[in-house]
Amino acid sequence: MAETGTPRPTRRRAETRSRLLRAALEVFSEKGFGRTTVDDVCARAGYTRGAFYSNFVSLDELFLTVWQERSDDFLAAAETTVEQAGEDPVISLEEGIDRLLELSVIDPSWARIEWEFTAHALRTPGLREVMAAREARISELLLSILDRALDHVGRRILDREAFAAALVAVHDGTTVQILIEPDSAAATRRRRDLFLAVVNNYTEPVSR
Amino acid sequence: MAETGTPRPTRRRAETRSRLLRAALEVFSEKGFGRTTVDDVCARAGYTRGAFYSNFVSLDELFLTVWQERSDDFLAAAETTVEQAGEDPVISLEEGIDRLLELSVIDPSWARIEWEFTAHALRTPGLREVMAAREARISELLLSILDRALDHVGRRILDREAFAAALVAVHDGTTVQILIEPDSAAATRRRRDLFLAVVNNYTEPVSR
DNA sequence: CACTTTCAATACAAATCTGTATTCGATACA
DNA sequence: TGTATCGAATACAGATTTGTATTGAAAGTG
Repeated sequence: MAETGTPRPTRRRAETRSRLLRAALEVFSEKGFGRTTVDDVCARAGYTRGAFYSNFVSLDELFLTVWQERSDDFLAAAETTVEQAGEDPVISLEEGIDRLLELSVIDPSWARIEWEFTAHALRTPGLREVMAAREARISELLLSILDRALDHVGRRILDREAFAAALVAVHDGTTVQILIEPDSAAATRRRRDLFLAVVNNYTEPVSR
Repeated sequence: MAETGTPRPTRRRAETRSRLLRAALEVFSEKGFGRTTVDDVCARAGYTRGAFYSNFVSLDELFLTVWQERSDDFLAAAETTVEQAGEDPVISLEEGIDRLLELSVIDPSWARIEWEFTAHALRTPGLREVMAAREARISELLLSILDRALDHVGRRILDREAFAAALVAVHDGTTVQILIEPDSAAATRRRRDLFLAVVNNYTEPVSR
């Protein structure tokens, strides 16, 4: 919950932290966030629990760290995708959506973990707010990227807040469906269509 | 997971089961599904663990029983709402959506529990399939109700499968947002708008 | 009322996880 | 290289949960 008092990032500490983070991701994937214990993570990383408590306050804090990294990576990838698309003058809306969706769908393992953590956060006092704040920040960044992306296809957003919220909702809702019904190409297709519908409804063509 | 061998529903057993179910709902609400123990439920209901194991195989089975009941209730309520609307000749699409949404939004406590159980089911082998099957059955029933509802407002569904999936996705996705950001009238309004957009995109007006 | 069946109560038998305090080898630095 | 700091390893001190087997009191039953 509370961040650690940011200990100095010495060489040794950085190594330990990064190993713990990687180990945690593995264990979360295998056992789920809720069933992962501090010791699981340490054992996987080759440390004892002492190392953990000397680097993180709790598994919650560790998760938030991982989440931060992943969000950054995703946004960076989205930005790159949009920039590349900018060089391609004849890109359709459908194609653009597909390209962006490819970036986020890939990891069902992580999707499950996020779902679990959300469930946890909804019951943990300070945590709900932290989640809300981070999601808001991510939405903001995403919107600025989408502005440019939509510009390529000649559209612009009507109500930014509403658009961002709708995208997140559709993203979350369809992700579970794909998790529940894996290997269903239909689910993936429907997801694409739903995103398309949302974009059409929350943006308008701009004449040039 | 596996249902109990359906013991004869004697008067005594029925009483015990129903008390356990009610107690479970309370405890799930307070502690969350994942952190509820068999003993919590029994203590709340005024029994010992023996009573539980003599009526259910596991908490999973108990949850599924509760879920079944709630789904039935929801669908029945939806049906009633639609029938009542049928007597009102001048109902708008917006109003119809609002009326139906009122039925499902009301219970954030249950929404959280469902979310938690879904997280659990996604990692529990046989359970994922059970969830998928039940959701499919619910979707089917819901569609038949929506057929009639849409008829009142002069529309009809284009692709039934896709429409049902989109509704469920939007329902799930917006529900979390409301949970994360409680007391946000904005979130509720946006939810309504998104549903409206989906209905408009997945149905078409029918001339009469 | 016997007499049978049912079912909740007990007894039984284990297996972990958390967080803090202390310690001593490993670094960093001058 | 000597010395101070840092940080991971240990030691410590508790608190619960699960599922099965057995059993005796309460319902059923005729």
